[in-house]
Amino acid sequence: MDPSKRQIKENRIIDAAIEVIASNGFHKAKMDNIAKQAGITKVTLYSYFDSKENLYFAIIYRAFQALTEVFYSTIDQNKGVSGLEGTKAIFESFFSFCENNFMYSEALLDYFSMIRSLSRDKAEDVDTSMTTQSSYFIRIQDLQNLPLKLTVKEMERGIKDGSIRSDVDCMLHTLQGWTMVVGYIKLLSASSKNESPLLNVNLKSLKELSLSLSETALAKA
Amino acid sequence: MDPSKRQIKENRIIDAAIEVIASNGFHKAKMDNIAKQAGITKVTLYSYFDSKENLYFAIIYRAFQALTEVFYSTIDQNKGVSGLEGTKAIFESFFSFCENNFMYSEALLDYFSMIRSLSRDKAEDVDTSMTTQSSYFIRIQDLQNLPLKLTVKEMERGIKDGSIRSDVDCMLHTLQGWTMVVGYIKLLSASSKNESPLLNVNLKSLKELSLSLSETALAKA
Amino acid sequence: MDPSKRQIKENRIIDAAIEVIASNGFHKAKMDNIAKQAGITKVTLYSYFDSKENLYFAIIYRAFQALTEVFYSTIDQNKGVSGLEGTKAIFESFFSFCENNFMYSEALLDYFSMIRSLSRDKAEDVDTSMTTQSSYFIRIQDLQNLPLKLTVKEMERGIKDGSIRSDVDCMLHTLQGWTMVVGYIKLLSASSKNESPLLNVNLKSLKELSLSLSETALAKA
Amino acid sequence: MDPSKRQIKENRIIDAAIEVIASNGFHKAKMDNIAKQAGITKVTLYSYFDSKENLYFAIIYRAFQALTEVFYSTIDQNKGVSGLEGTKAIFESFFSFCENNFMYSEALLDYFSMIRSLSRDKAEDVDTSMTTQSSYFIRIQDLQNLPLKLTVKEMERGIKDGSIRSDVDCMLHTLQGWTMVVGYIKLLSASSKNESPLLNVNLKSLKELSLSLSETALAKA
DNA sequence: GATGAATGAGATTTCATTCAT
DNA sequence: AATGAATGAAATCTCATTCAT
Repeated sequence: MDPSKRQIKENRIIDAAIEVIASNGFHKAKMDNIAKQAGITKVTLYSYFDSKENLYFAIIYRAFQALTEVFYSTIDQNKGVSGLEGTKAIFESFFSFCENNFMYSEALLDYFSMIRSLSRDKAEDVDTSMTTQSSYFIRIQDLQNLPLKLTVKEMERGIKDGSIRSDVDCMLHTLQGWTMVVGYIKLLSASSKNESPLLNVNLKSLKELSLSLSETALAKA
Repeated sequence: MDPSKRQIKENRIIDAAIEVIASNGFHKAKMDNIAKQAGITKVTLYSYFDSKENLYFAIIYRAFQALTEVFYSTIDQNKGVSGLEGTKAIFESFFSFCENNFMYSEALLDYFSMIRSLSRDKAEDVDTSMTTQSSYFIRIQDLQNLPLKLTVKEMERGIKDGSIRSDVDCMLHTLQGWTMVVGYIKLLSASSKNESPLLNVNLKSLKELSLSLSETALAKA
Repeated sequence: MDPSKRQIKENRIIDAAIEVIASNGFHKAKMDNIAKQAGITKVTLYSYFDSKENLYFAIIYRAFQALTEVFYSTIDQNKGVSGLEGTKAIFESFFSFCENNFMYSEALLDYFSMIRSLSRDKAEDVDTSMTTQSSYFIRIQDLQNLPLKLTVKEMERGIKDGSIRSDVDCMLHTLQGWTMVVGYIKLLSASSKNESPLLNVNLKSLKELSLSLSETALAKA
Repeated sequence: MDPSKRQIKENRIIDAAIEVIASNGFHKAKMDNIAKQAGITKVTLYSYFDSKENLYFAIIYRAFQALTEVFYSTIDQNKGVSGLEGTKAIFESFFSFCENNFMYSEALLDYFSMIRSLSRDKAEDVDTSMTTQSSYFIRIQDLQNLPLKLTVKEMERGIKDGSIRSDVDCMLHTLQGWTMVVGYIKLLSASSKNESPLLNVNLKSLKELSLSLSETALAKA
């Protein structure tokens, strides 16, 4: 098939999968339903994605893509301001991204769990080729560090323009920011529909606290 | 059966489950393997745990117990020092706990995914009673907020003894600390067996950075 | 399970399979229907028989068993008469067996086709272990020549008692008889429900002609 | 397309199908492989043959054609000798034909299975028109009895010229001869790659025995 | 007429969970 | 309470056949 057509259809399938998975979660989503939602047969579905797992990798890839785009656009919109402001803007975008694309942020988290199981398989010499051959899995490999790198670059710009302390280890601080976002998603996901009593803390304040901690850490004294 | 004997066996099963789940994660673990590892049959396994999920709840409960104990003991060992120091010590313990009990920290995270899935089911009118009536699930409910509360209390002590700024929202800062730990676990799990190039950051420095951010946020100017 | 109980159930499944296959033929029979007919699930069916093919081997085995029993009983009933008469009786029984157990005779024919495909697989170094490991397949190997041997023995008795010519090559004549029966089944199967015009020959006369040819070949001049 | 070109291509496809089917039998042959072997796509294959079955009918038709030709040529070469000799020659040719064209003889046998299956379908009110309207199926109808008729005619010549007993039922004896050949093919196919111990009988002697039985039955005392 | 993609039916597998003894 | 067998739901695969272009 014309590669671009195939791509279009593949995307339609991923759209369908996202809809189904978004409402039921990955484990409860049925391939049958995804196929139905995409208006195709299960067999066709399998001709596009070797397995449910690989289909999920495609979604995860989209999540990384979307996140990356958000990062790029944030950077673009903050060319005029200081690197510190730009860095803060990136983290703010990241937080918003997670809030507005809950399914994607969940996918991002699941990704970490999945590579964790994968690696164990590898350790036990089980055949993981099926999974690791997934083109999307490979593409994720290429993409996963890009958001981090973009953040690092923005921080470095901040160092240059004097808005960020020169002794800041950009990679380290980027990762630290990332842990805060990741932890935030987790809390978000757990609390979004949960009546857990203690979590009556306004998540917005939590986000702001995290952002201000970052700023404090980066900004000149 | 003699209740205490049952308890012993139950614990043995949980031990077995931990071993099996530790190597491939919850979803890839098979009840068959767990039973085998425990030296019993699957049906016996089911006579102890209604479902795979409930078995995992037992593990999660253990994780919460272990974490709580660590918190208590940390608090105990830091009676003499300031509340700020005590708080820092708690977070340090938390980080160490995760590093040393990776499976437990994973279980803690999975717990959040599970209650999220539960709430989804509830929204869809699926019968969740089986799960929510699970004795371990109930026990977790009672325990889940304790570590948070203990941290809050320690922070409050810090406010009283003047080591922590009086305008600190203890619950908020506790949660913020928690997000950093949670994000840290995620990175930990993802990086442990992943050859991702950027993650050549020493995880120890990451932990220390997080701790120092917390301290800065709490300590008097 | 108690081996005998398993055997009983296995036999019930084979009974069900025979019913389904008898009315639709092997290729059109669905595993689903066989399972339903046996009052079990498909999975259970598969726990008894690795594949549809192996299930068919079980039926073929039964066919060989039934045929062997018929041969034994025929021999038993013809102890008093000459070897020639006994031999004729065996062939007569064979013919009747095919007429009365059409499904079995078809299975016998299919067996030859199946081992033919099997052997090609082997030649091409494809993994045939699945098929050849079938316990029924192995059992058939042990049984398949017994009817031939019994016929040979009866012929030899005929040579000894003087009713059969002493220069007869028993194995050869047995096989020759077998070819006539096999050919007869084929015609039977093709004609039974077919309105083929030329086959207005009475199949009974055909059988008698074959028998008389055999007798002529064996009997003393 | 130019009809003759179509015919050529059709034949090429049949050649390819024969190669593929020869190695594993009809049921294990894949349309995919046949298409590949013919150097065309599956859809093109289907534009030539409505179904796998119909493709096989084309092969079967070829088998009947080839067999018929052999019969004609045998008859032609035996004009000068007696009808009995001619009849024997026909059966001899038939045996040789099977040995030399194993795939064809198998196809001939399969044909009987197929028409049996068809008649079953008809009984169950399944629509069989697709098959029965297949041009090759129709052509086979016209041809299938010709070899038998030729044999009958040759026998009748034998009766006239006095070489065959006048009380011989030619149709019946022809069919009887046919059963022997059919049985022979079956044994041939089963033994060719089978390590069955008893089948150490020289198949050539078997053929000769069958022929001599026929001769005895036909020849004047 | 030819092509790649899709379909539908059925075989087979996996696994959590339940049943019968 | 313990066991082997069975269930049901879903994943996955295979292949003849059909569709859209």
